[in-house]
Amino acid sequence: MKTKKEVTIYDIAQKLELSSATVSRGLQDHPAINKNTRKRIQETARELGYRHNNFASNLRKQKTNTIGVLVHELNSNFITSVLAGIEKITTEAGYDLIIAHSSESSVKEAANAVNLFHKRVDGLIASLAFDTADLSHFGLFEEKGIPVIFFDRVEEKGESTKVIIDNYKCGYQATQHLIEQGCKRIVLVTANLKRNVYAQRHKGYADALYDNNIPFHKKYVLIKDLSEQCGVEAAMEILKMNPLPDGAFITNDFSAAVCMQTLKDHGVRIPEDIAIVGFNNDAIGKIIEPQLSTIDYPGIDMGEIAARNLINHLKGLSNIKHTNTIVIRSNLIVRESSQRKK
Amino acid sequence: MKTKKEVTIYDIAQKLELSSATVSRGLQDHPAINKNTRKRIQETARELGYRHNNFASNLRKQKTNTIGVLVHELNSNFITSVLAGIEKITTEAGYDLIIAHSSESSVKEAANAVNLFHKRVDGLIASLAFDTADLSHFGLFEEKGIPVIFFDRVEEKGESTKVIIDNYKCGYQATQHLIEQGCKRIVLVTANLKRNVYAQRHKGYADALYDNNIPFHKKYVLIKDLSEQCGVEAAMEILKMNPLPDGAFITNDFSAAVCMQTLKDHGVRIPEDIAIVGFNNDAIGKIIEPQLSTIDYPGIDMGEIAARNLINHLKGLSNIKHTNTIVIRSNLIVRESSQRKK
DNA sequence: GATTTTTATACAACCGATTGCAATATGAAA
DNA sequence: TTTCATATTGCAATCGGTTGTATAAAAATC
Repeated sequence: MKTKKEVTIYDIAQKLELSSATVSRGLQDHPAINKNTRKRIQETARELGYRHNNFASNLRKQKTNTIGVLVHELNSNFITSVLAGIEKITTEAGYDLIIAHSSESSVKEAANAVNLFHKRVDGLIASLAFDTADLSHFGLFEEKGIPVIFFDRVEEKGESTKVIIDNYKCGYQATQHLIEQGCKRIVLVTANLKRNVYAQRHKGYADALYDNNIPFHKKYVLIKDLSEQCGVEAAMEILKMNPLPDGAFITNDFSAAVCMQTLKDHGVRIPEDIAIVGFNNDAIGKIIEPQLSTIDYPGIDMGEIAARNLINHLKGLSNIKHTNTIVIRSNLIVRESSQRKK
Repeated sequence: MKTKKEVTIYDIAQKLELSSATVSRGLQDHPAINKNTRKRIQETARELGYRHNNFASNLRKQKTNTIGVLVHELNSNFITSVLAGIEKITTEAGYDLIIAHSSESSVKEAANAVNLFHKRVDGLIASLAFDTADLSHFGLFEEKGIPVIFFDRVEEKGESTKVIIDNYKCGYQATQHLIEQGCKRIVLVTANLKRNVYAQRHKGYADALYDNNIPFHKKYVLIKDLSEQCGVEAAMEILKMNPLPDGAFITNDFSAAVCMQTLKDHGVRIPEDIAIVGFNNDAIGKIIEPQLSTIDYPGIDMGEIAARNLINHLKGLSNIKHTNTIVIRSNLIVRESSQRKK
């Protein structure tokens, strides 16, 4: 446990007979310092095993070099990809990450926001919980001028910057596809319509029906929580319907997989009896049988774009106040679960 | 962008006509400070909107209050659970987390270790990459007396503290179960045998065969990377074997699912022709058909235990040097994919 | 009433890097 | 040779808590 003393810029300064100011600047390649001196400083630093002290630096600079990430859950493929994208960019830019998840509770989300605020993150990237309606817990950031970027689950009304996909288009496409496969009684399994992503998908669904002269029935819209259990529940409700629906758009692949499984257990043939489209292009979709049609959207790009915008803003290269909404590409992948016409 | 001035202990001190030292102690409920004064200090702090400055504090205390977590990947259910467990405990104890993943590359793992070292984490929780053989990149931590706890993927020889499951027992149990179902030609699909978890599972497999007088054949052991692709490859290799194997123990549920899928596509009946057991009890196992038998082990407990031990050590409540190995419970879950006898 | 002990608070150094401004040196232009 | 611009480097304050030690006041002991 012989904790060796840490090497500081003062040690380097002493060894080279320079001032600590020069060493500090030299380590950052400050142009005011002679090129040769800079080299000597950096060499000596390496030699002595110097490591930069973020705390001293942050304290002085009044910046934390840390970005907070606030997500609803960590357990989906999609979120993991987004995080990977964020991490890639922030790491390159030398920022640290603090990741917090709210377990789909807006109360916990608010607590996490406050917590990250106290940790003094330089910026925040967030995706809202199902039921977050009021963004007041982000007001703290606003007040202090700390930039916040939302992705995927956002508040549409707000003027904050957001990175999203065109959920309306996705909903429309999925529904249109089912209609083209001959479906007339299409169930929509989705979550809280107050959340933008579900509201938009719902709107796309409804409009596609309308454009094809198919009546919209409220009973075909099942609002769930998109959990494992919900897949079973949705299936049971579908089975009780008479006549049986012939199509289902389930806005989450995992739930869709469970639902499909349950329907099959009850003798329903997929896609002959009911054609199914999921959402997210989770790896699971290719493993189950039949393989699941779904909407693909690139989490990693979403993460990268959100992070890049935030960092450019922090570096003063751009201003997110000028960019309101960034829309990422997305598209329908047709697999067996919905393909009735070759 | 009216960045209001931050409130410091000096502001509180001034308002209450106390010294900053007293305020600092008061905020931490230091017993030397009069109870009444403490209350006044804390009230004023709240009133003024004071937030503690970690950087100043860390700088002075020479502690970061941060724990590093180094994992091979973020994409599995298991790892996510472990992280949830770690997060729960560390958050309770007021520690921050920095999470780094090595993408199964020991080179990147080493780079991450160095990085976390420079970030001055107070402690480290790590699970090794497939091919990490030499732990020298953890030497930095050792030298500085920074505690490191390994979990799941560990180096058995090392004297560092580890939290693991009994992989030998699991391998034995799974194999024994397949034998009891009448399997005689059992394939093992696993990863790099240099990594403890796979070595032990392999040993359990081999011993179970031996104890049941079933010859061990090297050709039945397929070393893969447990990716999606590997499931397909394994299936193709199995299909080429003559006679066809009648059982498979695949040490990862996702790979097992893909493998099973591929086998089914080629007309193999599960479990009638080949009985299959996976590993990890991933959610996927209950969705696929037939449902997958697997080994369940509680990631969340592993995370909690690792974190708790580390924190107790940091707080001086215990010393991890005294605890070498902690073994978590695990057990076989039998589902349809391996059940041939009623 | 004098002395010791306890309680409560203040003083001041410290953690390590950053940065505006001053100072010095060097070289070029006048 | 003097003057001015430019290139380098140093000075010293600053960021905001923490903590060992000193001090003062109050309480307890003899």
